Amino acid sequence: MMGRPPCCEKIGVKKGPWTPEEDIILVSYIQEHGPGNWRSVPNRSGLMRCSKSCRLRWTNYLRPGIKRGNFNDHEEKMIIHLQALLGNRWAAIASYLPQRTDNDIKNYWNTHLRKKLKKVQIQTGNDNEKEENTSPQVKGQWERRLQTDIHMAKQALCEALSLNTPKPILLAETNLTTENKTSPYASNTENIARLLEKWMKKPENSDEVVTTGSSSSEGGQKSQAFDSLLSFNSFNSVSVEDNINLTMDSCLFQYESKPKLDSQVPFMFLEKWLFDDGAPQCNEEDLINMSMEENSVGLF
DNA sequence: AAAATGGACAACCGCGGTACA
DNA sequence: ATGTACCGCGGTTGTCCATTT
Repeated sequence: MMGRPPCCEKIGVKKGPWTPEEDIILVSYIQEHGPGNWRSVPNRSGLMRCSKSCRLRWTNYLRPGIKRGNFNDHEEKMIIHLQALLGNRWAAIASYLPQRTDNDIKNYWNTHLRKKLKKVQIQTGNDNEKEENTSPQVKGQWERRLQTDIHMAKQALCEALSLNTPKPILLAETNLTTENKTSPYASNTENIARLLEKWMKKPENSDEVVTTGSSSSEGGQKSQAFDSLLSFNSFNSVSVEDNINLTMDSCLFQYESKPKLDSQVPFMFLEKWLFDDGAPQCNEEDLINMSMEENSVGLF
């Protein structure tokens, strides 16, 4: 036989929202075996999910280091700025916001920021659809953009030739003083606890969600699960899950929260290139206008 | 009060690059 | 060298909930 063995049977694979029980199973499994090798996760953990779904659940919601909830002003500005620089490369943008997932940023952009920027666009009368590339301001921004692209290409070339290997500067990390002083990252304990709070609000829906799973009539088991989850949530008693997750937080995933930081182009560099050339003192409005321009131009 | 509509977000889908046998 | 599956990414869809009609 050529190639790899088949990943997972497509029959009986559950889809849709994850239940806390599934989350616990997945987290427990990863605590024991570590992340990765997703192909074997469904079979070995007993989850009726495809490997892809398990990986997605882990990377977007369960892994430690994820902050959820409202984006603060700084994060918002970062996203606007980075989107203008990088386009819809959400994974690249997320690498500058270590606590946020690309999916989260993408959703936030699509649901909040796009509209917000459009509003500002209308208010400032800077509507590109009407005055496409005609204003001197836009033209200047175009030039700046081109300049930036040239610089980026240069930088990439330098890095490829190992002439210059600057260390990434994480603005997000330098601004952590505003929140979570002791621990910049939310632990996966907290992530699951938060999910459970949500779950507790509408527990009656849980079984309906299960389409192909085997837990349609497991009231006793479920309530037991809830008991342990509650104690897990409250931190008042040391449950199995507590041990599992606290252990995970403390040792297993220190290295795992955001991969690929080493390979990215330093944000400060990009920022410097951009503003050094055309606009030495660029204010926030400039950034917003610039990002709007980027949206309509679609350079990337 | 009920139906319709829209917003927010979690999850899925499909694709391209890569690793493996 | 080649075929197959994995992985990561961005786009899209589905579902829940709040608001409006």
